Amino acid sequence: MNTWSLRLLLVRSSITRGLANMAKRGKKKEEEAADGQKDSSAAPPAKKGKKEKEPEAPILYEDPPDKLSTKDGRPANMKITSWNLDGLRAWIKKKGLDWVREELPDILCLQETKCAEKSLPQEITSMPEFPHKYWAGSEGKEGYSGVAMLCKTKPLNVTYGIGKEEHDKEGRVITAEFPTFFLVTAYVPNAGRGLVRLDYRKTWDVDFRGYLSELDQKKPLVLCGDLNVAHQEIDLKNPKGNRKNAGFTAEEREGFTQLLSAGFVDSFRELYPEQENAYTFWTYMMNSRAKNVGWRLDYFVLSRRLLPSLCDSKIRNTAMGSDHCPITLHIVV
Amino acid sequence: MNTWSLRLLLVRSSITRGLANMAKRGKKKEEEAADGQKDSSAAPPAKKGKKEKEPEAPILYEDPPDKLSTKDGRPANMKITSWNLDGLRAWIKKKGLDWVREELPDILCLQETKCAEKSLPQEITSMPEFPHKYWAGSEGKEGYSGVAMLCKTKPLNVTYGIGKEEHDKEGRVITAEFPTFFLVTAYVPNAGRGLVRLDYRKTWDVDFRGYLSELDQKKPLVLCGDLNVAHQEIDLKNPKGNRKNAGFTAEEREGFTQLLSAGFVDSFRELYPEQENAYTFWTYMMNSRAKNVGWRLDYFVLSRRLLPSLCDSKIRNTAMGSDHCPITLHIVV
DNA sequence: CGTGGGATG
DNA sequence: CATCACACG
Repeated sequence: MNTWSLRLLLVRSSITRGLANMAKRGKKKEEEAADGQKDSSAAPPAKKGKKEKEPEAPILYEDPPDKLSTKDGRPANMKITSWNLDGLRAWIKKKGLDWVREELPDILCLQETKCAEKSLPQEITSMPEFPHKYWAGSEGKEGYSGVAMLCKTKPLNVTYGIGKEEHDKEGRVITAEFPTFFLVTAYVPNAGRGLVRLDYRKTWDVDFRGYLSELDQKKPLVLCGDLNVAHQEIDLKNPKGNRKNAGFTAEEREGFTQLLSAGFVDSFRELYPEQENAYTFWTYMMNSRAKNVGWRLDYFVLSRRLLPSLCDSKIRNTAMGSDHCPITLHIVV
Repeated sequence: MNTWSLRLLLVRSSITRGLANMAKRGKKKEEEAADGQKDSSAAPPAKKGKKEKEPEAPILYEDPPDKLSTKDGRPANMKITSWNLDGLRAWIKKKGLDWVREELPDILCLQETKCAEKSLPQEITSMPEFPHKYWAGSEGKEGYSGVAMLCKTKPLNVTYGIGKEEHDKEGRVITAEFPTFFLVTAYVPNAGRGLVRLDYRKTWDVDFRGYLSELDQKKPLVLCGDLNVAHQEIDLKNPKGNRKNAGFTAEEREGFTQLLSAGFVDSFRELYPEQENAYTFWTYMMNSRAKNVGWRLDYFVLSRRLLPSLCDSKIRNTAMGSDHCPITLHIVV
């Protein structure tokens, strides 16, 4: 969509204040605009004689009840939750930890903590539910990126990064080894506004896939986190408008396809192959979450041979505190 | 005070969270510390057997009722209010304009608007009480400095800056000519943490004094605004601790003395020569305003020959919305 | 402690 | 529309 067609759209649809402010700043609305559905809720009474698009009741997604056993009836013995927090400190102020204490997973994986280890709030560093805590922060830029893994039981071993200097300075990956599997949590690099970092992302995708394949040869693995890609059209509300935007370019989608080809499965899509409107991220802009104009960017990806052990892959889209919602995996390990 | 004695002080006095965060960042606490009175309000019950300094009831200042006539009985016909807003947009959100509509001065002078003219909220640009509005913003840095003058009646002429290139890029001075006087509003450059900008301030003081003296030869003038200096010990709570700090260095105080020597008077001090605890600024830190640990940095300075026309010089220290309070002048012009 | 911008998402 | 770091006060 070009600037002019957007401008028309704005004029025609009684823009929201947020969008108006964006427009004022001039650029970078094309990338976001595709996520916004025109919202006439703040519009004056529809003029008679003109076709006005209805406010349209949003199509929500209600995650079904957790299934706690495998197809062949074995009970789940491991519960893993993953959440991109968009800033751990703000998320704590918004009572994110209360939700965690309700969910009570065995392992909690966090992305975009945006917090140096020394600045972590005491509420989380002293959390007795998870005696074993692992933090990775961005080295250069404070308050950027950052992932964490919090565990009830101690892993056999924990490593940081993917073993390539060029990728390992931004606090994006933690790997924990458990007796029967590896758990990898990742915050995959965003391709950026205007796709300025798409090239880097492509090399990341190659190297990260290599890293996972190597691990997978030792033990099966579970990968979770914000993979910063919506794989197929079903995985975001507005595929048409986002083909040129970070998270839905052909390159990023192909990267995910290649990952699956290397012997992994997208657990949610495996269980719910036709499920539409199931998203884990909504831009804060344009009231997208209320309208469920979202993206599925957060995944549990499993070594294919773990599939018989999969019980359920959940999207906790009622949990608030970030622009992402948490996801939870039930599995037998 | 050096770092070590401060550290002791912190340990001994059950620091507040705010101060703790400051300490965490390492430096630049010495400059602020002199403004803080130790606050044990958040402290655990005082340990027996140790001398604990009492929380000490703050010594407040209640501004007396407005005197609306001169000594010789002429009624005031001009009311001018000056306020350092510390960010106009935040100040509007904090209902600063409601206070202005109550006060309803003939002229409203604002400092530290921190807002480019194009970003001004409509609430103030469309304010019918002041049909004549003048704005000066910082050229290079957005959201820095900036002054304004809002008038009920139109001035004969309005100028910006003090006529010296080097001083006139930061939106610090507006001068309005009225039939019988000049009104100058100023946001004088802060000498900065560690006095990094004290040298510049000294040249400013010289040049600004020159500018005012020239004006004063044409018509008497009223200067108002944040002059960023507490003149005498009586003009701040903690003179001892602030001798090396911006706003109370010998150089800045001498600059103000020289200004008065050039034929001007500090209207408030002229009327209330012995009044202690009368301040117009309190740092947001360390709960200083509640404890009235403040500075008098905002002034109405008059050409000496206007003194017979002076009615009152008020400090509106109950008005909230900034770290400065407004001041108001009643005069006959 | 609180305001602004700017980078990033 | 949010997060955070930074500059400035």
